[in-house]
Amino acid sequence: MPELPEVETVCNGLRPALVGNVFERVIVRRDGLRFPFPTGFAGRLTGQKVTAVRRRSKYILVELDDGHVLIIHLGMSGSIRIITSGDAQRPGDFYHERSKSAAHDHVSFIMGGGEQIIYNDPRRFGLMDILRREDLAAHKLFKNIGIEPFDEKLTGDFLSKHFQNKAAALKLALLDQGLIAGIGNIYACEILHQMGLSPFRAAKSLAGAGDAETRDLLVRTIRDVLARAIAAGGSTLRDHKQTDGELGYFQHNFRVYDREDAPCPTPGCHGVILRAVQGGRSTFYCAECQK
DNA sequence: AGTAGAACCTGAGCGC
DNA sequence: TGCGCTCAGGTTCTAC
Repeated sequence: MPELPEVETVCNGLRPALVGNVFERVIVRRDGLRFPFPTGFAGRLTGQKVTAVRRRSKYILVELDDGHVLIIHLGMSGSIRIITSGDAQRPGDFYHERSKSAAHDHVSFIMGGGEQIIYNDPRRFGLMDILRREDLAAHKLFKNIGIEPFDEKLTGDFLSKHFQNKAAALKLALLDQGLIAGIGNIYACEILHQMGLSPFRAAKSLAGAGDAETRDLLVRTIRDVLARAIAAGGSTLRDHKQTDGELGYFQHNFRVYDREDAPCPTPGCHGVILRAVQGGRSTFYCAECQK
């Protein structure tokens, strides 16, 4: 579940279970995900109190009492579900999932309040690490991450500066985490369709003085699409009482993503959603109304 | 300096 | 029922 809105939703769900709570027990069921877990991972968390849960780009940052930060990335297929003590069959029972996907429950965090936070990731493209808070910004995971979409410093002028001489396709520029952080393949497609901009046009085609209005609108559209997705709520945490997992609430709001051959939803447009490949990823778009 | 392609890994869906 | 193929919300490394 992993673009900015999903990660934000996960953070919102984690906060009440984590903040002010202590890691009572950490169960690690394999050596690592994309990377090995750091040495002594479980032991370094055990007994630590959580002071805050934040998001940077698509990373979840769990701040600890001792000045360290637990870093969690969901990769392509990671999800988190929270089991409160009321969900256990008997008081004190550890939740036991029988479904096939339980094989991918790689890490469980048992909190002092009885909550169980379960990290599931079939493809294991996710990662976890523990860093000192003051080392975060310079760390290789974060040093090349671009501006947050809701940072007020993201402006039309900012885009003008960074789109200058950028021959890359506009969609790939939106996907570039070093430029703007957190936009993934779904929302890049959605943003460009809502904007009526072709994903294939060069980013620099928007860098000119005459495109100032379009750039401002692009900034607003990026925020609008992401904010609406966040407001719609994530799936995993919200539905954690449903044993059959993700219901994919967002897909109902998709205009183009995974809608190849569907009629274009733009009012008055008679186009059809097409699929192309850019940077090895699927781009969904309407050739009629995206110019 | 950019960019295309592959790699990491598993599961779902489809055609045969 | 099963095989082989393609595709998947991310990131990073290699090769032109």
